[in-house]
Amino acid sequence: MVRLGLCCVFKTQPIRFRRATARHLKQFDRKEQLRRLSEIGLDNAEGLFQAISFCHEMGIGAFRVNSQILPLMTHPDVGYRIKDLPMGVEIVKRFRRSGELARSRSIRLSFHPDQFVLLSSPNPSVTRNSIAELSCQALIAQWIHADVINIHGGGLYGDRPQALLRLEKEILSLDEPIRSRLTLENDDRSYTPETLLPLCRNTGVPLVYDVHHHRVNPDRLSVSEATALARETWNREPLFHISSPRNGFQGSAPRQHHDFIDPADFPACWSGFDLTVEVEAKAKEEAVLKLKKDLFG
DNA sequence: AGCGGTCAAGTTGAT
DNA sequence: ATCAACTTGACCGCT
Repeated sequence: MVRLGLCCVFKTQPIRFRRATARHLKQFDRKEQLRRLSEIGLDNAEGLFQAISFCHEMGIGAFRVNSQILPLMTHPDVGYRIKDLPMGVEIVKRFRRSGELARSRSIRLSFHPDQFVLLSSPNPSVTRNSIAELSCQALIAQWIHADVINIHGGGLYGDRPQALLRLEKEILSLDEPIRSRLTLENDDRSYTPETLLPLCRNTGVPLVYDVHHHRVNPDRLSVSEATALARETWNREPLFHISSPRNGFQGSAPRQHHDFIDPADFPACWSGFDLTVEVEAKAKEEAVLKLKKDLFG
C-alpha cells in the first residue's frame, strides 16, 4: 500500500551523479563545453538506470531525480538544448531506457526543482527563469515517465494573498507538460497546507503533504485532517514527504533533518490506501531501508 | 589522495 | 549585516 521513495543520491551505494560548474566550463570554447556537458548527461542517464535498478532490487518504490541531472541547461552563458550536444540522441535514448525500466518495475519517479524555481515572485525575470527551468525538467520527465514536478509556494513578499494570486495565475498559464505534473508542497516557513489547499482545488494541482514541515510550521489542521484534504487533491496516487528532526522538535533547529526516520514520526493515518512517501533523511538509502523494516518488518 | 574554497539563480528568519 | 537552510554535495585547484 505504501511505497517509500529515495531522494536524489546514495550514501553507501556507489551510484553517483556528476555535475559541472559554469565558472569552470567558461575557460573552454563552446565545442569543448558541449562535449563535457554531453559526457555528463550520458553518465547521468546511465546513473539513473542504476539507481532505478537498485531501488527495484531493494523494494524501494520511488526515486526523486536530482534537478541537476542535465546540469546548467538553462544557464544564460553555458546553457544548451539537447540537440546541441554531440551525444544528444544517445542521451535521450538512455533516459528513455531508464524510463522504461522504471515503468516496467513500477518505480515512481519525481522531480523537485531547487529553491530558485518560484511562481509567486513579483519579479518577472524570476518567474521567466523558473518556467524555463520547469520546461527542461518536464522534458526529461516525459522521457522517463515522471509524473511529479514538485515546488514550494515560494516567498510571501509581505502580502500573502497577492503572492497566492500570482502563483495561481502562473500555474493556470503553464503548458500542459508542466501543469499536468506540477505539485505544491507545504514548506516550513511560509505556506502551510491550509494556505495552499484552496489554490490546489482551484487549479487542480495536487498537494505534496510534508508532515515534518507541517509540524514545524503548523496551522489549524491536524495531521490527519491535512492528510485527508491532501489526498482529495490527487487524481492519482498521492505523494507525501517524511523526515525526522536532527535534535528533536523542541531543539534550536527543528528543521534540520536527521540521518534516519523515527518510525514514531510516521503518521498512523498514512495507511490503508495507496501512497508514495519520499524519505528525506541524510542516511539516504540506508534510512529508507531501515524505515521499511521498522514499519513493515 | 586528501583538503578547502567554490558553485547561476531566491527568500526567509535566526543570529 | 551576515548567513544557513532549503530536496541533494560535487568539482576543482592546490598541496
